[in-house]
Amino acid sequence: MMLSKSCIYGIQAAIYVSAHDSEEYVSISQIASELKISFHFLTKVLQQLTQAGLMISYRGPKGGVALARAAKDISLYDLVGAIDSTAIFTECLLGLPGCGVAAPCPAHDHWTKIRSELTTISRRVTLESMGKKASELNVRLSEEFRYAQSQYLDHKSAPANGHV
Amino acid sequence: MMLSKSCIYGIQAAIYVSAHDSEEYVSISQIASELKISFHFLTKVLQQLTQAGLMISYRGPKGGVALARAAKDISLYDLVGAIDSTAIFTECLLGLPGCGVAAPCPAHDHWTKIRSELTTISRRVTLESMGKKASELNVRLSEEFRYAQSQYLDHKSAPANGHV
DNA sequence: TTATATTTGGACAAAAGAGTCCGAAATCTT
DNA sequence: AAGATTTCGGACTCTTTTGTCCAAATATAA
Repeated sequence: MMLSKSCIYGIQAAIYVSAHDSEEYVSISQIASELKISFHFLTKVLQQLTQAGLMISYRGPKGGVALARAAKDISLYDLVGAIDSTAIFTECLLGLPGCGVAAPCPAHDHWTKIRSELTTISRRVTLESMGKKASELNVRLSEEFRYAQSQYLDHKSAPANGHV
Repeated sequence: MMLSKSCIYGIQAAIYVSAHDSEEYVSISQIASELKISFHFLTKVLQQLTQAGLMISYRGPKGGVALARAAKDISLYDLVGAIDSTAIFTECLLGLPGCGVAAPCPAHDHWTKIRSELTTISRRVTLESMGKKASELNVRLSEEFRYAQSQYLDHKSAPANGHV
């Protein structure tokens, strides 16, 4: 798998948060419920994002998480780096420890090219660009995702939210 | 990690085999010893490659494995597909099940581009091209790899090989 | 102050990946 | 035919990832 489950959950949650009013905290239980991710597991993933300084959290009623900076300033690269690691952007394909310019591994040249493109694009794709695409199309999230959303709204009616 | 350990071992072993005289089988214990991979583990990985039809195996003295077809006709794509899966070449970045043209996920466009490039290059890079690069440079394998090689030669002197 | 909501962080359980071991089957050599 | 070599395939262990649960800390509301 390209990215770990933790990482995918973290990205999805970050997109979800960025799509919300930045004036309020979004509770982790709400995110988990709508995205159909285990609440307790998501809790740990989001702790990684707050510890990495990408999100801020607030305890107690009306607490939750929020983006630490503007959505346009949080890239896919940041998220992946905070949860998995930046190894995917820097490591040799074959995992050979000494691989480099002096002693390139057999797939070195080709992989270097793909990797740098991967890095460039990951840095360019931000929560804002992903969120924008989402609201424009209104279908950006998979069937399952949307189903989860409707389920949630049925259950809980509009949650009373305060402000930061 | 981009590729599983099994996959990396399989690719390394395949490169090793392709660098040998195609008239003889290479024993798995020899490969494992030179590449410093657990023999028993490599055994299973290479079974996957033979079951996928990329290699052929032969039991008994002077047995081992050999490429099932010419090195130029076995690509990185084949190897990865046989051991990990082709999911990396086809799947959505965020792992959303319904992701596609009708309901693209937020990172869809960008990822599609990288993915198709990854696929193209993986199909184009073959055991031959990787092996060629290796013998040209004579440094293609990492320090560790070469160290393992010298260790092996010290220990065992030239192994007596028969022919297929 | 008391009750409630929410994140934090540690402990634990389950599943998957990585690695080890051993007996059986196939094949060569003597 | 007997013994040695080598792959095959199953069982097992160890580690990492994924997922669950609970008590403690923090904050709001009544």
